Amino acid sequence: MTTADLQKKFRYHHGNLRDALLTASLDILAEDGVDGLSLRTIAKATGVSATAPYGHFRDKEDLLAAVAETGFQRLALKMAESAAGVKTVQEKIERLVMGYVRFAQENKQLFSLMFGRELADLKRYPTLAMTAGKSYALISAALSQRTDKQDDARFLTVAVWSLCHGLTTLIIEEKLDPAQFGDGDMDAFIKRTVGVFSPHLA
Amino acid sequence: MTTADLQKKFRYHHGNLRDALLTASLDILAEDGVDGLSLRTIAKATGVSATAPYGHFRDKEDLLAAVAETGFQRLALKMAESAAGVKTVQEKIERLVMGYVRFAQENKQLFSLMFGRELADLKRYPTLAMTAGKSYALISAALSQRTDKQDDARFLTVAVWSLCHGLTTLIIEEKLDPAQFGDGDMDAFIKRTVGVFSPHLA
DNA sequence: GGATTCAACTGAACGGTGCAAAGATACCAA
DNA sequence: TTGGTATCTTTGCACCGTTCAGTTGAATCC
Repeated sequence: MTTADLQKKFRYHHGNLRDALLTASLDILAEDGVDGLSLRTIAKATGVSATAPYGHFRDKEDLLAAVAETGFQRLALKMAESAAGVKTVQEKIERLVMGYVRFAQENKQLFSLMFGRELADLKRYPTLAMTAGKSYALISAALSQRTDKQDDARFLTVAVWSLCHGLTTLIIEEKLDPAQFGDGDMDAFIKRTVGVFSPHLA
Repeated sequence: MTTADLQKKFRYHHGNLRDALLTASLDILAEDGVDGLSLRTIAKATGVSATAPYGHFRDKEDLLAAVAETGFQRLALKMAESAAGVKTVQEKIERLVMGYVRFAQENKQLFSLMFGRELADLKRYPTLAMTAGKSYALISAALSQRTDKQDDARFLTVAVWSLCHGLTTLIIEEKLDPAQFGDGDMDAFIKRTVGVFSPHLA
């Protein structure tokens, strides 16, 4: 029993290599960015030969998709946490966007992988697409809380989502003039920016 | 005269290699995407040895930055053309966003390079950053046309810019539910989405 | 309990990449 | 004509993703 378990722990016959590769990938990603994330590096960090991953993933893109999927799960979680216990639609949207931005800031490299070119064709990864859709659903659900003006809810959702993602991109890539940024209070800045939607969230 | 010019045309001693590399890059980029854009491919397409580019660019990133810069010039041009002769602020913003989206659609790969990870640190390329800023300036200028409520113009600019870029990303990466998309009339769709700003553009 | 089977993993190799260093070449100035 | 110099070529290195023919080791059957 003990020997078998120890073997399972340190040698990867049967079972846990796939997970081990994913957690190693997340570590390397946070450390060295997407560029440092090579199959060889991942394999070495996991203590396994360079081609071992091919037993569990069709190719590198497939592995990256799995990594990105855990990223999308965490993103949706962060957003939900950030907006928990909030009543008004206005505030809910604010909090969701804050969660989005904060996740991106705390997981820059992962975020960059999730929305980068390496996973361009989401159609190849249906589960990934579904998981990614959860964040969108949070915003959509919050907006559907408004009962009136249901006809343009679609456009409003697209607008909020676009602004949310675009703003996040601007922030984490530091493409925002510090002058525009206000006085460093990120939450206030986001709140103020999201505030442009207030006429629609009454 | 003729011989010298012909030599200049087919052999790249003195002068035009740099430009030839850039135009070749744009061709390959449009054809095979960013992934197909290797120094060796570019060099071969230009009829030159694999390491010849290093005489004109510090490294690959440097070359890509130059390519991206022409992209940003064209983007700003497209936006300006799209908004030419328009009077109201509302309509001007609509047209600028339309130009932005259409440029991205017509130059998917180039757009992807311009905002991709390969040119992450814009600080390394001051001229690139400046050129990239022109598009932003167009939006900013259009908004400053409103005389009242000047104090929150900053936030409005950030919001419009965020939405513009985010919406474009959603569209060209096809992350938009066709249902949300309306009936295929892209301009109408954009107009309607940008319409969320109308309370601020009176 | 010993042979067999089969998935999991290894090792070597292939074509491709960006890039550094050293050699060749063509133009320009003296 | 003769250097000198910027321009381009050759060679080579380390790394990459991926394929394929082995090797290993744990479970299954006799």
